[in-house]
Amino acid sequence: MVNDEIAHIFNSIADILELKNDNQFRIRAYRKAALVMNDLADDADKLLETGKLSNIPGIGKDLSAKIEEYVRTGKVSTFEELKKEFRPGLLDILSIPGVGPKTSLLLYDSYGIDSIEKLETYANTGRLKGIKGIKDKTIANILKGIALRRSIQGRFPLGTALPVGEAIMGELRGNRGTGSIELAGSIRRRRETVGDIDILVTADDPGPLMDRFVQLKEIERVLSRGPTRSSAILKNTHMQVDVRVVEKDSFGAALAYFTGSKAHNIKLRELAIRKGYKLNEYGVFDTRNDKRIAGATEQDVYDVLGLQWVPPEIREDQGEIELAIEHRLPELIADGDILGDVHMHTVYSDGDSTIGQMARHAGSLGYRYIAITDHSQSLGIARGLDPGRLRSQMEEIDAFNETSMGIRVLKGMEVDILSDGRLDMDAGLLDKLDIVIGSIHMGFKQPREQMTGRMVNAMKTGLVDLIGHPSGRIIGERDAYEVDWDTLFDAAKKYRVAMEINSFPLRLDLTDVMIKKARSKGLKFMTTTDSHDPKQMRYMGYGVSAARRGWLGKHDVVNTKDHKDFVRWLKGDR
DNA sequence: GCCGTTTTCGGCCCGACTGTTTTCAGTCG
Repeated sequence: MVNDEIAHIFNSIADILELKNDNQFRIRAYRKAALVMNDLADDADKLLETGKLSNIPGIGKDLSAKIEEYVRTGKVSTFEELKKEFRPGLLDILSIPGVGPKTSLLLYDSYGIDSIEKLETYANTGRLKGIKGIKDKTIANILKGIALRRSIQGRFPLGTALPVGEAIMGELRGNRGTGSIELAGSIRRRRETVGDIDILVTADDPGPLMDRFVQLKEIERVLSRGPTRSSAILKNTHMQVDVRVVEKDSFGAALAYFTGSKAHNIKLRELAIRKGYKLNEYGVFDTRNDKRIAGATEQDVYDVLGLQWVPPEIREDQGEIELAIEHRLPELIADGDILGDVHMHTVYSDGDSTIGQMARHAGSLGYRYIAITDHSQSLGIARGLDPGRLRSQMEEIDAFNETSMGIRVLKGMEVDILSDGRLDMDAGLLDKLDIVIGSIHMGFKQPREQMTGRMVNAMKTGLVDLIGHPSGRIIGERDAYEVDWDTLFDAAKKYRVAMEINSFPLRLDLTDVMIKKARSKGLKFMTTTDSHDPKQMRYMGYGVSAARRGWLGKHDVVNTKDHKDFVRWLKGDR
């Protein structure tokens, strides 16, 4: 939380410095620092205690002092001073898409416009026309921007954006003359939320392709339509889609460029300059004669820069470039590596399908085994199982396995970790199960120490194999529990308990950042779907993407083992 | 404001689209 607050302050400082027309590199430093703060695994106050704050790239002496000031006093005096120079509403106006610092200031200087409401009134009543450089189109754009800002509340979950992006790609593929086509941007990097959908395409004749795009039925409004770039807003979600047409010889360079991240790209360009090249979205060029020496594929681009190709999921300037220079990037886990989905629910609790239906569907997806892990009795709302019903379920699974020739079904339970840290099921019965997932579904608001102690207690029992959705966060709905992650991860290491990577698109829990932290402590993971319905098993890819973003290899994830070795691991060979 | 196998000073990524311009500034990604 504290990191988010600091990131927000740094971004606001950058906004104000833009209004002041300050040094652009200073502004960039604040923006970069905001990004860095958002991606940090540890809270700033903790880093401060251990003196590690100034080791973080992008945080120098000055900014670490500002962070320290915020942690100590809850304020950053530089920010407080800067705020006095502008009315707060100016930052709101700056947040309207299409309205930048120059226009914001112009509006304020001309008519004292210092709120979105005021701006809207002036625009609607034609009173902006007197301002130099503002005519009908600009006024219309300002009004569109205001509407857009109101309709778009920030970013969209990957689980919403990715299927939409793939559907639009499918439509564009249908256009005659469409060559290569790929999603770029943060969707391709599989960030948990994305701001917009970027599609990159080669085409013999861009005109008809752009026509087809702007006429798609999913589109509510076209923002721009050029020969190489068009943008539109989709109906319902109000997501923005950008389509860019590039030449074949530039496709790889463009893909790299528009995939980002920005920080990764800047490092690439710096590398290029050092080698006497120039890198842009058209290719890598030799600065002596301006000749293109790479660009058709990403592989070519990375090659001429002397780098190993970097998987999009880890292009975040978090050390991947340094390793790529040495050709020492880790081999990341892939979708096909997962051999069993080991967290799912049936009609016994809050699922909507039978054990057999879940098992058969999993079999059709190519899995070798699954685990049935229904809720325990405290979760009344989910019809959690008491000991008697759990025993019946175990018998049914035994019977299924006797008749089934293919997929194996493991007996399990997602047992609640009660508010005091006890497990919500008899120890004797849990001991008979193949796999026990310990999860928290109540008492979310306990203070950090209590929450951490509760989870550690559960691990101490020796009955729990996996901590389910360890942070409890739900994207856009619920923050993570207050947990001391270092203590939790250290205990998990000690008691040899794995961490779940829950693939449910709104959970993605653990998060990529925490996965990376847990991995650095040597923890093991299981990537699961928590399916309540066979169709939800398709979400596994989201969890695998999170694992890749957390730099996990196949060996870090236990359910990449075959059935025999997976069971052996569960029985204690860890 | 950050950063350093050329540097503790002087660099810091680059181009498309729009609108109002008549050669360009502003905004965005």
